[in-house]
Amino acid sequence: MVIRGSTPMGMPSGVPEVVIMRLPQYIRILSEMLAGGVEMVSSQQLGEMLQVTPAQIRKDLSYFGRFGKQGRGYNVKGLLAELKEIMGLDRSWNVGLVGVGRLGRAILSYPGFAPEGFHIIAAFDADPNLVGRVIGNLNVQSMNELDTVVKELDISIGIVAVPSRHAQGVIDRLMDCGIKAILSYAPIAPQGQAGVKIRNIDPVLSLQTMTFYLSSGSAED
Amino acid sequence: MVIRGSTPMGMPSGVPEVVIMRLPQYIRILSEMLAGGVEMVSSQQLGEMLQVTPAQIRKDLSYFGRFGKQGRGYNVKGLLAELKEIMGLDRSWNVGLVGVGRLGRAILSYPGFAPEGFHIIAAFDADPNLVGRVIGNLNVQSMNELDTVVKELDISIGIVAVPSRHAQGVIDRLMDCGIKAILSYAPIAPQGQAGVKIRNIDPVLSLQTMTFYLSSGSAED
DNA sequence: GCTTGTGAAGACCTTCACAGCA
DNA sequence: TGCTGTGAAGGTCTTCACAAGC
Repeated sequence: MVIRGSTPMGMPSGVPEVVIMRLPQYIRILSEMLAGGVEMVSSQQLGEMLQVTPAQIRKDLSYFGRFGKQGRGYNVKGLLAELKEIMGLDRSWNVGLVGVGRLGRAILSYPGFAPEGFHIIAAFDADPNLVGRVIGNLNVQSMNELDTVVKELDISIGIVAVPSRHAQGVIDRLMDCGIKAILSYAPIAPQGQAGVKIRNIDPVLSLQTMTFYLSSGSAED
Repeated sequence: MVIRGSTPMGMPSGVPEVVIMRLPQYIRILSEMLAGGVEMVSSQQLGEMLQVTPAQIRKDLSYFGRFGKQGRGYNVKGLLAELKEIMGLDRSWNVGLVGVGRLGRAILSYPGFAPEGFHIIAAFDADPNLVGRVIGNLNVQSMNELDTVVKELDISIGIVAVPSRHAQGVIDRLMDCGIKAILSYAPIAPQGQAGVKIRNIDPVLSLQTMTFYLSSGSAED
């Protein structure tokens, strides 16, 4: 159901989603290399670090341009900058969190988001006892204020940390506000609208996808 | 059914990994349906709930057997039982946690694992100040005891909740103990051995795979 | 009628292999 | 020499479409 064609702005699309899923991993490795003082890297070397074939890396990059030099490889700093720009990771993103229960608080206190440019700048909860309280430096707001706050603060990403039974409703509310990217921690199969990206964080599901290999005695990788 | 090489026990393997990734989702929906009193379900209905085509569901199931009845669909209870058995989810699994810092404690207090048969029965940490303390009903043990405890308690799954810089080392240690399934919360690209399944929980990476679509103005789903 | 199970077809993604260039 | 970028080939997964059967 993917519509291949041109995109409103001149950006190349029709890039396979699998490619988009890999680029952040390239970015991460390149960042580490840059920090380690590495200047040039070949697709061979990158591939070894990521358990990916060199051809795959070259092909992935070729969707966006020609970043390498024959015989030398890629300039780490340059490629990193290019990839960050392509992925929209050369800027900050404002994030809104829905649900400030135990999980929501853990998310608010997780120090890994901000350094990567993801700033949780608003928190919402349906529980009137929580609304108005300050949690993790944020004033918890009512769900009624969702639409207003999302627009006022230019929030473009939503994180859902509410009980499963409320998750789909919250996701619907977020989409109604024009949110196009949602990270859900609820163990459900979310129904999304076209043009909205939803990713799930679901440790149990992750475990459940491994037990097959444990019980089947399979020798597969 | 394509048999691509036999497995030590009679189990069919050569099942695409994508299929294995989807089955737990089918299981989840079927569980909900069973709880809701639904008796029969068609691939059409299942597909709507999961945003998957009916043909895909039928094909996925056909790797393992013929569970449906023409004209009627699948018996919810029966299919659920079959799928659980196939995936090794009709039993309990013992899990060991490495790292009892903030994240590790959050994992220990997460109530979602046990009901699905994943029991965290041992916790380890490299920090001598933590070893011997009781956290989440578990006596934190030294990394030196890893091998012994894994074997004694029949632990077959490891969860890694240590700082990134130690994650690969911990993963290596777990693999050395014979652990074949690892859930890592560290934001790294883990290097695994053949025959070992590793899944990552990485919210930042998940966010980073969505921003492309936010910034490109793409109309893709 | 309705729905499964499945070969065949098609779409998609990965890998190959080599021309081109530093 | 070494490595990229890329058409072409190959492989894998998805979808189609229909015979079979309730």
